Amino acid sequence: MTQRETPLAAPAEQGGEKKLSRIQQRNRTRIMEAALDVFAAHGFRGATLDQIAKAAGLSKPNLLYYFDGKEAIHVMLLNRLMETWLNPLEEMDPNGDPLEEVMDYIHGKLQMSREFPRESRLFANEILQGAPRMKPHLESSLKPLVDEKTALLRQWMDNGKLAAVDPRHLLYSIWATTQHYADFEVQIDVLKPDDEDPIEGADTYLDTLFRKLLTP
Amino acid sequence: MTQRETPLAAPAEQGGEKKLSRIQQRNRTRIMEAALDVFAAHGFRGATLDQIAKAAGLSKPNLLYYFDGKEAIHVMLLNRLMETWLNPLEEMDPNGDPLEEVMDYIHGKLQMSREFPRESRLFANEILQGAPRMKPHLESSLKPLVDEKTALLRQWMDNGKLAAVDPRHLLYSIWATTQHYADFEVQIDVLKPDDEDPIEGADTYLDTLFRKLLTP
DNA sequence: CTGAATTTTTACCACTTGGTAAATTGACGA
DNA sequence: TCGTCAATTTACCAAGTGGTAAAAATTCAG
Repeated sequence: MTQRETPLAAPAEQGGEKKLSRIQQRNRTRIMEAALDVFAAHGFRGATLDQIAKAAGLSKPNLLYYFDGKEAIHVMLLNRLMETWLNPLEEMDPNGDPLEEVMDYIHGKLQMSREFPRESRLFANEILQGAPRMKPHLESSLKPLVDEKTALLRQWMDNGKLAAVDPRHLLYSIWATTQHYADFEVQIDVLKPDDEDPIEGADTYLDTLFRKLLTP
Repeated sequence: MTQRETPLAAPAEQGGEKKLSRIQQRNRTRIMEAALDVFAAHGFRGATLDQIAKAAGLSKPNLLYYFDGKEAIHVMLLNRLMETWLNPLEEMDPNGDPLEEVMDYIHGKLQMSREFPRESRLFANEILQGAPRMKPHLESSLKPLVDEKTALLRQWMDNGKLAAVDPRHLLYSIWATTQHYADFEVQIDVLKPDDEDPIEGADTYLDTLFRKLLTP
């Protein structure tokens, strides 16, 4: 089961520390991979350093040679994640066709649920627990971006390019419906009658849902 | 399966229940309340018996006098939750007006996010971690109900009472959008510009969203 | 009131967990 | 080849965890 390469693969570029040996590169990457697996599956407190170390093929003290502690690993994963997560929304282009821009965003978001379910669950876990390690990041990164894009959406609506709805709730519903396929995967697997990929059907369903909503 | 625990705070629908002293009633209820708080906020592994005991105003050994262990408390909470959770869907009436039945379901679901956010988060936590203690329950309770109601929805669609969409994905999107307001509450609080209740706006937004989708 | 049953507390314990100190091995350029 | 620094292992701990035994306190029927 080869896991897809994630954007988390590259190690941190902490100011100044650029010189990383090949061993450092390799092991840090392996640790981040393993930690993503374990944190996504069990949450922060549910994950143990032993699990992560084992999954990374290292001893626990060896793991702690590379990172300052459990929390440091988690924080680094979350920071990495935010870039990837915000990217599709950032790319919503004020000069593009409004409806198609939103639909592209939706399909992109859904695609991320399929490609990066662990990242989605990592995020969901963190938010569910009250975002103890990410709230500042949300305020500083997510909020400004959302404010900007809701303004853009409202403008499109004012110009009659999109049906008028609350832009904030529109975003919520896009996030909710797309991430649901990653975060509640177990439930969906229980309920699905056939063996086909649920996200396949989701793609056409969500297209209909939001197109009907937003077509002026 | 050795013991059959008594449901406590929840109305005892099962027959053959033993009489519980007033002290038992009171303390079991308090424990369940406290446990719901703690499990919803921290997940199963993140919660500790000490936290629960403290929140319930009891000592840890005293708490364990009433329940067989941490897992037993968690399982009981989940079982009680399932009834509440499935109830609105069960009430979707084959003899009612199709569109209004679905819309009632949506509004009811949203109302539950507002009234029982802890229950929603308890459920979300369990599913996110792979539903280790609830998968059987999902198969035995949720799946049959969903199969029944998707059949009903499909029938309504075939009769032209509802626009034709995938009924399963319709349910997913209803769950996702409504529960989102409880499960991602922290995020929504960060993003909301004013002090008004986000669920207020959600109510009209979701009404528009699903009405546009389903109106034939 | 009184004695038995119920409830609560006190004092533990075995195990897990995140983390550390120091000794040991490995890599690699001069 | 050697010396040095990077990488890894070994042997630990202190705190926290779920859980238990048994004594102490409380409740309550008769």
